[in-house]
Amino acid sequence: MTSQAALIDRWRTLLTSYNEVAGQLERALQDGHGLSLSEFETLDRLIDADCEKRRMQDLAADMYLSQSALSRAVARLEKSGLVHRALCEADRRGVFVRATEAGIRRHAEARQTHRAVLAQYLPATDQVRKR
Amino acid sequence: MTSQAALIDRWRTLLTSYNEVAGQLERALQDGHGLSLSEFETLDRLIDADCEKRRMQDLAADMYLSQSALSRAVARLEKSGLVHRALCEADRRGVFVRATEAGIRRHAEARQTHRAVLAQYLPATDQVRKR
DNA sequence: GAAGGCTATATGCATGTGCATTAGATGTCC
DNA sequence: GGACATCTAATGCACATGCATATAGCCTTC
Repeated sequence: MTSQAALIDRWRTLLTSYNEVAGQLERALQDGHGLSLSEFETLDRLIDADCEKRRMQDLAADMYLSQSALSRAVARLEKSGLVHRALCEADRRGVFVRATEAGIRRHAEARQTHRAVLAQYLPATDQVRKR
Repeated sequence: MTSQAALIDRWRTLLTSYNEVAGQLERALQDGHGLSLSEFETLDRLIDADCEKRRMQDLAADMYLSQSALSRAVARLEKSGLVHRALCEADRRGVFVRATEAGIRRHAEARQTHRAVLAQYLPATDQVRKR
């Protein structure tokens, strides 16, 4: 039974930490760079990979968003000129997504904010562990 | 710089874990008991405290929801007959929230599902730590 | 090579969220 | 005691999300 209580405790910690940090990130990225958290994280995944362009599929694979949410996040990024979508010639169902110059710049700026917020609000692992 | 990388790593782990677990909880609670995650967590906070009734304020204090989101969650719970709202006589700006019999029963049932899902999907602290 | 099944992305729709504001109650200062 | 700041909760609004479905391309089987 104690393990049950510990489980719940871990869950509440996760819930609280996540909402706190995500909320702060959301506000800071929006105010400072006009990016939602999902948009930033999408850009981040896109740029992390060496390859300049990735298919929606690949992007979705290491993201937390549903397929539809990702589709719309990319649509918003494209509308803002931060990303470019191109048909994949080999398989025309696929879509390649690539960060534009503007996207790369915006990401570089936003990354500073992202890190600063994490440094301030992301609880250390120790804290998480000990509660 | 390594600490920077570790920070990001922790964040991504948090992001992924949260979305995985929250998603599973949401579906399981909705399918099995007609409760959203927020509704369950609200009920849970309400019943955890020994006192049968709590003010919105107090509830809000240890929850992750915004004031407006909590207000609406309680409204939905009331509409479902799981909770009852009553004016606070001492300070008529305040509102007392109390779980009804039905609410207590529903919570007891849902709690089983909640725990089961956590046991299955909530990564152990060790895993979180080691990545 | 036509049919049917599968895969990759986009979109209609219902819903939950946060922010800003509103409505109502309390308290304070003169 | 009247004006004004403060506090509590509810609500209008814009928007991101997930689910189900639509659309379009590919692939296998006959």
